Amino acid sequence: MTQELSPNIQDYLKRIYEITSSGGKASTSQLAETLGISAASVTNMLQKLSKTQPPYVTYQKHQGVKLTEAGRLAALKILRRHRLIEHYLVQKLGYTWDEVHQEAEILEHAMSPLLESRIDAALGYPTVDPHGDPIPDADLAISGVDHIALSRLAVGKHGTITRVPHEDPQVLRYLGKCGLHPGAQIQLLARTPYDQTMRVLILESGEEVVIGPSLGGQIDISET
Amino acid sequence: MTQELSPNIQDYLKRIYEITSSGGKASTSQLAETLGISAASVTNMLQKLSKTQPPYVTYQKHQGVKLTEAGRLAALKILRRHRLIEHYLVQKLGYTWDEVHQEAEILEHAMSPLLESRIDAALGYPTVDPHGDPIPDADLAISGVDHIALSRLAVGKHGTITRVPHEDPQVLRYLGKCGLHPGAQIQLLARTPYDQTMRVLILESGEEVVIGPSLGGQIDISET
DNA sequence: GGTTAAAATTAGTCTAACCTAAATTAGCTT
DNA sequence: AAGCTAATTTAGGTTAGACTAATTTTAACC
Ligand SMILES: [Mn+2]
Ligand SMILES: [Mn+2]
Ligand SMILES: [Mn+2]
Ligand SMILES: [Mn+2]
Repeated sequence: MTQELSPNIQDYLKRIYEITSSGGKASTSQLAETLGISAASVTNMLQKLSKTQPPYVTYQKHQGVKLTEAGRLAALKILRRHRLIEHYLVQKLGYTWDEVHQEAEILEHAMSPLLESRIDAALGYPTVDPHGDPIPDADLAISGVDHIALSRLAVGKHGTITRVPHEDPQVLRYLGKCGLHPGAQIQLLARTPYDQTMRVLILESGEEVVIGPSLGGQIDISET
Repeated sequence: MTQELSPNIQDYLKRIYEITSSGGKASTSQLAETLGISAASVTNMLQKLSKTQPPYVTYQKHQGVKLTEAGRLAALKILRRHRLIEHYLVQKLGYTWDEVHQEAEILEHAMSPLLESRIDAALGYPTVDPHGDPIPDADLAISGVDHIALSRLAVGKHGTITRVPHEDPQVLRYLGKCGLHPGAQIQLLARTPYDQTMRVLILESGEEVVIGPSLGGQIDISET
């Protein structure tokens, strides 16, 4: 447990954390799909991660995995680095928010504790990354924000965007162009019954955007 | 040649460059020693690097290796990243010059072309790293400074330090404490005949330091 | 309760990079 | 010229982490 985990294992644990953070287990096929690795390889790795001392996941055949406490801490450690890097690249090196995820996916594995703390300090100990995701603090405590998916907001209600999906650069460029970034005030104007498409008013610009249900499910709002 | 080389290979090429930059070839045992890898493994890798398309080294059994042009460019690319990172950590994140080599040894492999150019710009396109080593420019052109080793300076002569050894943190902390950094003005007061130990006057502080011949051989001076 | 499709696992390979032990070669000394 | 030693190479093996193909299990449906 003391020695560094391999970059591959770090990515597995991080992904399991992301999949299970809203409850439940991570399945072999979910991991295979999102990590871009064959299901057979994932099974292999999950069995290995469940047999380490201490184990990082609890694994039962055909039942998917959950993180153990050791696994959760390892995942939060790398998640903290990932999000600090994203924030740093935007704040200090002029990156746009669609460029940072890919960079952070690599750099997170090359970051020493010293670099982590220097970057944290240089940013003034930030609590959220450019996409609105919370950054675990140095003790790996993570703030649970209470939010609701845009797709569940009642029609007519006002809200503030707290979080957007962070992986797909195309989506991020689109959202950025619309002004749909964390902190933006919006009002849900309408939701069509048939396909659940939403019309959203962006208060700052007065413009109206159309958001489909799958994207709307990945955007978080705090009601106001 | 287009695809990225592995971190291991990058380190091999960088080390071959460093060893051969003052002419000659790099031997298996030199590489094994300085990379901390067994000689058998080094032989293996050298044979592999000589059989790629294009080859990165010219290898003849028992004769050591030299870099090909492709190998030289690959080495300079990673050396540029290494030195940019070192400079950035010192300038922007408050690192001391003895802490940066180890960090850069890892980060150099995780640096994208975009990050490289952003850091380069943020630093104002620097030409030397914290230890006085030249940073290849974006086209991998590297400036050949004319310098002489401190151990070859004539007694009584004045000079400016241009470069110090960069790997050993202990040595660097000692040099830093003495004020022996690139740019420092010195005068060589004496060299004992028997063991070639040197007495060096640091003009800025007026203090005197004793430098042994092996360290003196790794410190470069431009005569003034 | 049996059929079936999807999901997961097992079995068998592969590559990159390392290792140790054994064999060979180069280069120096007598 | 032969012998010795240090350097190098070869041979054989390991580990991490991936792959494909074949098999097994689950879960849903009739
Ligand atoms: Mn990653
Ligand atoms: Mn993010
Ligand atoms: Mn390196
Ligand atoms: Mn340096």
